[in-house]
Amino acid sequence: MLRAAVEVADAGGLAGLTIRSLAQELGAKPMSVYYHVAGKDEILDGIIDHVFSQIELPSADGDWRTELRRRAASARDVLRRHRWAISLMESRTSPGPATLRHHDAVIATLRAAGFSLEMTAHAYALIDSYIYGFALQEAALPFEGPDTVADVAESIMEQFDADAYPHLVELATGYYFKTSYDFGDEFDFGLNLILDGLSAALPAESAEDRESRPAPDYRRPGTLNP
Amino acid sequence: MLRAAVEVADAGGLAGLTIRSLAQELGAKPMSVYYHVAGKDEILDGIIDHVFSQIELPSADGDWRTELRRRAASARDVLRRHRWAISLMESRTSPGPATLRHHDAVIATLRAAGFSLEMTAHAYALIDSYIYGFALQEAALPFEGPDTVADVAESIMEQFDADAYPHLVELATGYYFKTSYDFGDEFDFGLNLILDGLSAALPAESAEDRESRPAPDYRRPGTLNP
DNA sequence: AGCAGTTTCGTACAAAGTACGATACGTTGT
DNA sequence: ACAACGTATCGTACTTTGTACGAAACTGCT
Repeated sequence: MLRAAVEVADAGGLAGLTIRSLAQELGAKPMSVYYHVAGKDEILDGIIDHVFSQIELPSADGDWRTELRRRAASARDVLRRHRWAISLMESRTSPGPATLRHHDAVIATLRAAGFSLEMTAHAYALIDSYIYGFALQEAALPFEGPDTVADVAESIMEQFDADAYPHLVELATGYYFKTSYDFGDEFDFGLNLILDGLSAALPAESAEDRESRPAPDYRRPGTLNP
Repeated sequence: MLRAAVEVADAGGLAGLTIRSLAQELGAKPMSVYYHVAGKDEILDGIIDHVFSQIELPSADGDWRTELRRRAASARDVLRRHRWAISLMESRTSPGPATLRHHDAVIATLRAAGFSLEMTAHAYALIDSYIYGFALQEAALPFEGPDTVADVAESIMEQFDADAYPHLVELATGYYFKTSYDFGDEFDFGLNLILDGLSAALPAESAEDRESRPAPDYRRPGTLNP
């Protein structure tokens, strides 16, 4: 049921998910849907929780940076496969069991890493803001792969006076169009910066731990996908 | 025209913004609207750009951290006043002039700060992901002020087995419910961490500049709103 | 067979976007 | 003054949406 709803949404976007289209996907008539759910809102709540259930949970046992990186990558991946989920998150306010379970696992990982309650709240807000915001921007990109970046930008620039946005043009022509730029590659940079910053907030990291990890040198180019 | 559309959306959400409600706000009949715009999509594109125009632009002249902080605070403020704008950003893919102008100003500030083209792209993706993601989470909060946090959490917990989410409960009871927790206060913490991390990526920051700014100590509590 | 609970569906209505064409209004040339 | 024309408004009506209401079909059990 929810699976079918997710499939319809994946195929035709949120606007394509109607009671009628869902019924057709299920091989039934529209009003039959209403025996199983109270209304469309319940469907929306359901598919959001279904999406959350697809995100890999971090383990509190492993290295916290590795675990949080893994769940961040998984979350981004899931949100990329279900773009419509991002805008739904804003309007749905009653979290489902999978959503709560997910939150619990992340908090557990942060606590096991040694963060205080206060710092856990800070870290969680920061990390999830980044993940969701990145997914939001990725979903807003008018292109799919790294192939048509230039085309889209060109069509945009044609409509306006390119001279009015010199720095935007410089960045586009001087970097985005060079080689095969993929916005998705930006994800790791920001996530690493955030995790490094959070490491500094750990109260009791031993000296050996700190030394075993070389200081990040963001000045060195080409370190996005080592 | 766009102003009226924004007002209607502010009052009744995106769902409340219909051609008919907009016409009523304007003191006209529904079909009169169609003389001025091609369709509802054009209205949506228009109000998104209108929202962007309300965000304060950073100046390339001032201190880049101060400027970016100011524009981040302004962006968050604007997105808080117009919650519906966040989900619109995902679907609208043709940026308006105010949007492009905004992007240009931010890029200019980063470039003036000394960031390379590559690092500017990284920094911009990171900062905006954080801002949008934070706004998205803020919009998803089921409460308005810091007063009803406990109430909402309680009603959620009642529906499920509280024992199933021990860490979530610990964080809620041990921190969120203590004092008057305000999620909005988390914003500064993350933004500062990000800006500090980006500072480390500046290639040519002079020694004096670095020394004039004390090293951040995230371990010290209560430094969110100095 | 008969009955109760479960599941499906046919009909119908309200609200949404908007196509189409008619109407009214302001300006201009004569 | 008056006709003509571009600008702006609106009335009607069609389509698509969610869903209320009640009838119909099906299922399992005695």
